[in-house]
Amino acid sequence: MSEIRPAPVFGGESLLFLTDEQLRQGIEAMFFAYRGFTADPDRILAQMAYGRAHHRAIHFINRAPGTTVNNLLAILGVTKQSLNRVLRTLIDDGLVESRVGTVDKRERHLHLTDKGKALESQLSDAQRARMRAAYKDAGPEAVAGFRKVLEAMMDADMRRAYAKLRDSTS
Amino acid sequence: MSEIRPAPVFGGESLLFLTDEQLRQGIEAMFFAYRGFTADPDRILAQMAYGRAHHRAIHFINRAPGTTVNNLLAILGVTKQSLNRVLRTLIDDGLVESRVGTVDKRERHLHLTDKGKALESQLSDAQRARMRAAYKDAGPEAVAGFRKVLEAMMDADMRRAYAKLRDSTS
DNA sequence: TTGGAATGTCAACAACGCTGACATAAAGTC
DNA sequence: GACTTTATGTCAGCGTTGTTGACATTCCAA
Repeated sequence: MSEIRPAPVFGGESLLFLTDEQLRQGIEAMFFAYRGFTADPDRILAQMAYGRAHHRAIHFINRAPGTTVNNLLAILGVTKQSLNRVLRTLIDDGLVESRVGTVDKRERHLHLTDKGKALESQLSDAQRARMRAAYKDAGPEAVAGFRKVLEAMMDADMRRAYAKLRDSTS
Repeated sequence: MSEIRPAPVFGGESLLFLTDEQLRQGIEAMFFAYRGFTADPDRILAQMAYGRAHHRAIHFINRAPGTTVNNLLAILGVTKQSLNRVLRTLIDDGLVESRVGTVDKRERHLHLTDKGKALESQLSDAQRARMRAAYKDAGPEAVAGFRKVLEAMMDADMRRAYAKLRDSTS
């Protein structure tokens, strides 16, 4: 099943870009690129006792200071037990502060400490440098296409979460 | 450090697409999209005792039948011990066949069995369907940009491995 | 007051990275 | 022919990060 298919053409528009071969290349590009995407932060994190999960938590806490645990859970797409372990170490190490909610005291609002912010900067500087180089290489039109395809690739609920984050700042 | 910078403009060309904010959006898009990218195969794999590492091994063995373990190692970017564990289960379960090399008997040449090919099809059909929908949504120009940025994001050696794979079939 | 939501904690387990150590077989080198 | 290197396999152990299940606490809301 699903061998390389003859390129169907209709309406005058070529659909050559939808062949299995083109899709396979896209899949492999995604795989190799994601490795590059995480490589620089991974190297920094490896020196401390942290991993990618810590990076993600730090990133999104920085992005939405005061966010609740449940909020973060939904964005990261992991279980509370898994996130809890990561948050525990970050709180114990003084990178994240957990404040009991004033309106609803069951909620914990998460903030980065100065130490947490310093690590966040270090990590995202590294990741942005890679991204900036890639963007510069590819040019603005390519970047627009890149963003368009990525958005179309997301699950519907992730697309909503992403759009919300995106529009909250820009 | 690295707050949102004023958009530098020179040579008449806007560099607005290189602001920290734009880069951050790209980073988050990459994160959410990769989740979507792996979601469908992950669901299939979860039903068996397999994970993403098995998928990757199956994918690249299918892609280059008869490849050696060392070859696969370089492409996947993991240690031989890690790959060995994955290959062990795939061989034991009759999805992959390991043939002793004829020229160099130290080498093991890897092939998918019919059972292995069946799973490969199931996995890549699911992943391609997601990819095809995204490509269709975004259109051919966007796809070209997508590929361009991804390629620029890879490490140099991964870009070489990717180009080699890409040009071997297309 | 009872039910449920939000959170935390403990335990166990699985997948998949890693390092280190050691064995074997075959190739290449002196 | 003896020695070294390469390719591979195997065993053991560890760390990160995901999972489920169970249970406690706190507090809001019906």
